[in-house]
Amino acid sequence: MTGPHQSIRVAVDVAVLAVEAGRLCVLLVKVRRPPFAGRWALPGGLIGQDETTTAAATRELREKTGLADVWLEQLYTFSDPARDPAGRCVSVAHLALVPARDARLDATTKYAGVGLFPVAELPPLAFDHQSVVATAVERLQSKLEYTNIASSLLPETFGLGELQQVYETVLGRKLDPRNFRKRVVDLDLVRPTGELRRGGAHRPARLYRFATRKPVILRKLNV
Amino acid sequence: MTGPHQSIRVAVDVAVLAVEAGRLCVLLVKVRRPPFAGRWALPGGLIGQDETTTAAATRELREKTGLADVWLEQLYTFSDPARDPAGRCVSVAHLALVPARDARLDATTKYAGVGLFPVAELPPLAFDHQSVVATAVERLQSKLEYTNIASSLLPETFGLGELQQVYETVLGRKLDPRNFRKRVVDLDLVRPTGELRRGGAHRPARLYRFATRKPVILRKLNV
DNA sequence: ACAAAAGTGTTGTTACTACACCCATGG
DNA sequence: CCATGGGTGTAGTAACAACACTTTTGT
Repeated sequence: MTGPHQSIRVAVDVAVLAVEAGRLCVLLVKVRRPPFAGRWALPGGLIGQDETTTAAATRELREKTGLADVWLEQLYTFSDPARDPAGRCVSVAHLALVPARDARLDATTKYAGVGLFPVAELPPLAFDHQSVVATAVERLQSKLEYTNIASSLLPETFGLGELQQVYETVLGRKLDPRNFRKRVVDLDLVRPTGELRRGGAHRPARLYRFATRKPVILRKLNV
Repeated sequence: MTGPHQSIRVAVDVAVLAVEAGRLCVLLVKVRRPPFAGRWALPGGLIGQDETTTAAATRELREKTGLADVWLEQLYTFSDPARDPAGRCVSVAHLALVPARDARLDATTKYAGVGLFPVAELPPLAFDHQSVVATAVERLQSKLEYTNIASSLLPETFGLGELQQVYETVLGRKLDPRNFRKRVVDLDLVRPTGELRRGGAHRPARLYRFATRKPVILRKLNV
């Protein structure tokens, strides 16, 4: 309904977040073509003519980084007319979460020009990708508090220490271990597997798994 | 990066919600052109070549319904390739909130083919607008519980009874008046103006206004 | 005087916060 | 035997849920 013909490209970008060694990281790829050649950017690209944005995000992620079967949700649509100097392009940003191990193995080792960067020390990014990362981090922080989304950041089984470290890293503050452990088991977020972790130089940790890895809303609401 | 050239239109749609007479309603406009001529739909249209989606949503809302200066935020981007039978069109849906009075006066009286419909009894809608309305209602319900977003659904001043009715209508359940009143004043969500409402056939209500109408996050988090 | 909405307090229960020490293992 | 991370309980406090009657006005 707005006058003449539109000429707008539609793209997707994916902010893949992972917690590695107590740092919240994002997966970046090196841009090959101008005007941002050489810079780091989120993996992404134009959507196909018969593809939803989520399908395009999944496809781009696999093509550019090898990652598949990851948690992925739509984040926000960025539409500043100046966001791409090469011409008008609206981008539907997505948030993806992976266990740090997967990010390392599948992406950064086998693919050239792919790296995991701490969000606290990002290099200059192409386009408006710095805003996208900021939005992704906010979304993760808020969902961590009322969903079981942390299951996407951890391997199948894990110790409660690892779980707590994920929470502390994402939220950016220390948590009390007694209270933390009480909560996550009382809320039935995680359940013990009965196994112990062998091999550490310390007391072995009991292993846990998430009650479910499907998305779940946890906390009761009020008003 | 996906082969040949894209040909995708980019549109916005706006779900304007209001609470009227204890019912949650959405503003719809009658579609003029095929393939959905005669059906009801959300106000919306193609975005301009140099316009953000939010600017386009604001503009479309004013053009189609006369509403201006309303609370408006991006909701979700709908990209099913089959959502528009007339050809590929990605739509960035927005959520808008207005006091019921404004919806009635500015929109439905002065503009032909505009109506306020209870979301519980919608007529058949064009495109995927039924999903858009459902998404909008969910977003409103969840934000009502931890923000001051209700300020956008009420006039400048109001009685606590009206405020409670807005909450009950949106959330779809009854609330206890003693607890409700305690909360909203203790949390400094609303403050008494000192005025009374004159003219009802009953005991006059003390009037309140929101502590601020700017977006605010209310509840403290935990973990 | 009656109808209709406004307004108000207390109590039991639950959830949260704060806090310090012992345990099991590998080296 | 020591270094390292794993693991545990309690008590004070704050927030929440449940509950019924009186007040003020217009007609």
